[in-house]
Order: sequence, then C-alpha cells, then structure tokens
Amino acid sequence: MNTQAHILKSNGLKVTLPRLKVLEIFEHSPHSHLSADEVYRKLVDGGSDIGIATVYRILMQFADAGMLRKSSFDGDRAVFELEHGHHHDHLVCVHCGKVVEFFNPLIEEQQNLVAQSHGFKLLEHTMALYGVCDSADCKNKAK
Amino acid sequence: MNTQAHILKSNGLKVTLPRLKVLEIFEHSPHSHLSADEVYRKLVDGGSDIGIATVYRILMQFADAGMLRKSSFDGDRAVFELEHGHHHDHLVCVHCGKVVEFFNPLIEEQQNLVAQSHGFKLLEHTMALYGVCDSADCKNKAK
DNA sequence: TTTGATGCAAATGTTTTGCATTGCA
DNA sequence: TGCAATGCAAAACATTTGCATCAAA
Repeated sequence: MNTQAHILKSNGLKVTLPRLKVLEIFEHSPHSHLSADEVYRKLVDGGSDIGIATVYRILMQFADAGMLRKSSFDGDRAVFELEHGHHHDHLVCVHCGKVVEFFNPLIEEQQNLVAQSHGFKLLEHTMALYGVCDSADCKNKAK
Repeated sequence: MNTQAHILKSNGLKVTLPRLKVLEIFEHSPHSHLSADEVYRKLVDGGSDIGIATVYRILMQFADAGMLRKSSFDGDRAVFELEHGHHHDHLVCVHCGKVVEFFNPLIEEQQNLVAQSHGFKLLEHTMALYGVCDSADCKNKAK
C-alpha cells in the first residue's frame, strides 16, 4: 500500500479515490493554503469527476482528523493547509496574498497569561498579521 | 440637536431615523458585540419598519467612519461593536460566548518585530483567544 | 426640490444537506 | 453483499445589489 493510503487509514478514514486525490493536491501544490474551490478546480482540471460537496466533506473530515488545518482570514472564504505538527500563526500580504507562517514563543506565553488573568482556560487562538510584503510590486502599490 | 445626531454629522453621515436607531441599539445593548441579524431583530422587535439590507449598509458605513469595529470570530458571521478608541483584542468563551476585551503591549510589540523580520510593513492584525470562562456553568460543560 | 437613503426582492458566494447511486472492505 | 462514500441538485445562510420610492437638507 502506498504512503497516502496509509495516512488515510491511520487517521481512521476509508481509502477512496477522491480522498487520495485531495491529499495529493495538498502534497503537490506550490501554495500551501487552498480554498475548497481551489481544490475543486485543481481536481476537475486534472480530469477527476468529483463534486464540490465531496470536496467540502473531505476537507472537513481531514481537518477533524488533524490532517488539515482550517483558517479563515478576516471573514474571507476558508483556506486549508497540511497540518505539519508545529503550531504557527500567519502573516499575510494584503496586496499579493502571500502567506508566511511564524511562531513566536513570547506571544504564546503572553496569550496564556492574558487568559489566566481573566479566569479563562485557554484552548486555542487565531492570530493573523496583515501588512505589505517586501516585493517591489507590493511596496509600490502600497503608496 | 441631540448627541446621537451630532455623532452622525461629525462622521459625515446624514441624520436619518434608521441610523439613529442603529446607533441607539449599540449604546443601549447589554452585549457590546452584535451581529447584523441581532441588530435587525432588535429593531423589528422595537417596532421599527426597517430592512435587513439597510442594517448591513448602515453597519458598513459606521465601520468605515470608524464608529463601529467589525470582527469575524473564526469564520462565523461578523459582529460589530462600538469603537471606543482604544485598540484591543478579544478573549471568547467557547461555551457561553462571553467576550472579554484585552490589550497586551508585549504582544503588540512582538507582532511588529515578527512582521519586520519577514520584511513586512504591518498594517493591522486580528487575534482572538478561545477558552472556557470561570462561570460554574461553563467549567462544568468543559468536562 | 434634489440628491441621497431606504425597503423590498432578487442575486450572490460559500457552505451544507437530502437522496439515489456507486464503490470499498 | 452491506454500509459508507459519492455526485448531483437543491437548500441554507450571510451578505450585497438593483431599483422604485421616500425623506432629509
């Protein structure tokens, strides 16, 4: 059995063609953050006979299983990325959409302290920084 | 002229009944964070003959004018709150929906450093912490 | 009076669901 | 074979838009 089939099984999911295809899309995509529609288009373009509903169902199952992480930047459509184990937050360029992942232990520590000081038990958080990246194109548009 | 009419004018908005009513809702609501639908229902319940489209239009105008702040917690419907001048982020109870505002200068500072270190010019950010608040009810449900 | 604001209904975009059919184990 | 997974279409949901009417300056 190949690796991808193994990944599905070890996450308690039956091995089916659509699930393998979706997994493949994420493993081969040059952009790590994909919306449901982008995944769907890539599959259709690749010749798959798949429905958008199935894409949504699979993305949710993968997210529930911990294989994908779902984020919704600022009320936009949701995007999914492979969960590679290390927690991180996002830095997004408002012009070109480029996404950089980062992890800052000082912020994480402060978040816990903030929650504690208000009597909360912290479960999770979302944090996205929006700015202008250092590409010439984006710096120009910013003016 | 009353205060609310004055607020509208000073923000460059014509004084109309629907706008006064929406402003009133926010100033009198025990919960500071309201969705468009919640505002709409309060208005209809209060006897106003208003359309949901108008509510959305007014909320957006108020947000553009800096009178309201719009947040979308984790892909949910957007919520609005009165902008009282001080920047803050949110701590949300996943059980009862209680929202606490906080400001942490250390986090703000680190966010700027993170953006800088990746060549970004930081414009804004969203951050929400999700946890369980210290009410007996919520602590029970959490188990 | 004149332009902008409103209410209604219809359109939009994203995501979910019902149900008959298909395909893994 | 049996039950879960799928495709399709329709529904659901939040939000936006077109347009005729209404109201504030």
